[in-house]
Amino acid sequence: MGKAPEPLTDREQAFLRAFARALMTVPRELDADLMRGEGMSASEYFTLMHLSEVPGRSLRMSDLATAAGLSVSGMTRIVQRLEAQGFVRRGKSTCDGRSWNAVLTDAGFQRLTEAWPTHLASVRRHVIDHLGDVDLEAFTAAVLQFASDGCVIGERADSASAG
Amino acid sequence: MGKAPEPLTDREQAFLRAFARALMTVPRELDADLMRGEGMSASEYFTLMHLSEVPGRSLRMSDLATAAGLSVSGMTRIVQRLEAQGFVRRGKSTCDGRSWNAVLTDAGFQRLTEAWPTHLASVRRHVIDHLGDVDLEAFTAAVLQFASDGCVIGERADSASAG
DNA sequence: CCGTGATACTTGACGTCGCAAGTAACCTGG
DNA sequence: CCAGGTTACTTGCGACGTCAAGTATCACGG
Repeated sequence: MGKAPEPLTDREQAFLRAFARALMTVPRELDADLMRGEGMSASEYFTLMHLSEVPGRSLRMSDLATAAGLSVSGMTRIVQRLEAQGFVRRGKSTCDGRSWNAVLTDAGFQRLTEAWPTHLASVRRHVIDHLGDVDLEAFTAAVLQFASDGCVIGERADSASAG
Repeated sequence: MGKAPEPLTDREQAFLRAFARALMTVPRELDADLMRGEGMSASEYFTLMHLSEVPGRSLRMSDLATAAGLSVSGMTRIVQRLEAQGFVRRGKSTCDGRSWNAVLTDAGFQRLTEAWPTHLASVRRHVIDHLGDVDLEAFTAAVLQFASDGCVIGERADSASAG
């Protein structure tokens, strides 16, 4: 990581400043809304969300961590909490004894369904409502590339998972 | 925070997914780069940065916290760390005995100057380089509004500050 | 001048997350 | 079949940031 001679244009700097601010505040607001309204952290919500969107509602721990953008150990703790609440069940993978699948339970799906409106409202209020007339396609394409150091998600757990 | 009937368009959902991911990963990457390259956390870097950009290089604790998007107590800890390293000095405000000003020292300014290229390179790599052909003006204007719950920064410390 | 309430910061207790080390399971070569 | 290396997850530890409570200062009313 050598010296970077090019010192950013004014436009880039202005954007960066705004983006840095959003990076600090948005997650906190989203998390706070979810916590106040549903007693659930954003990490937990996103974990349930990712599980709900996958065939079999089942994902390997590491894939789940990758999907949620957390470390594997962080995901371990979250799943422990969710399991204690009965929202997630864990089963050994049938094809790889090292792997554990996190499986969304009916109660977990129910919980997600309940929490969804709160999160939706929060997201609208803090983000969507401020999009104005930006080109969403271009915006999305750009943001998708941010901090992309070889993060390919794709993988999915084998649908079977022993109790 | 009642029910939100409108369930987001596909475009909005795709954007949100990308943005949520960036929200999780970008700060971590930026922080990690800064830590690896300079042994300094992003919070510390931004604190020094905000101080360096203000007349007198001096800011009240609470204004500094607001500027950096952290809680006041969080800023207390950061300034404690920076002070221990000699990058920041603290002085009682001359006009309000309750207020403390954080003042950037020459060593602190020097440190910021050293760390700057590392951070710049990191920011380029993780964000700027991926902007493609988005309309930066519109993008900035939108992002600037995210999570804006009455956050006006403006305030500045009185330039005097007793040793 | 002094009491009451508000304001500015600090400190203590707590929760979360990441890294590094540890354990278990897989897999390849002999 | 088993030794050695790799992979998947969990646990110990430390760093960081928030909330709540505590301390010092200010500002207003009597």
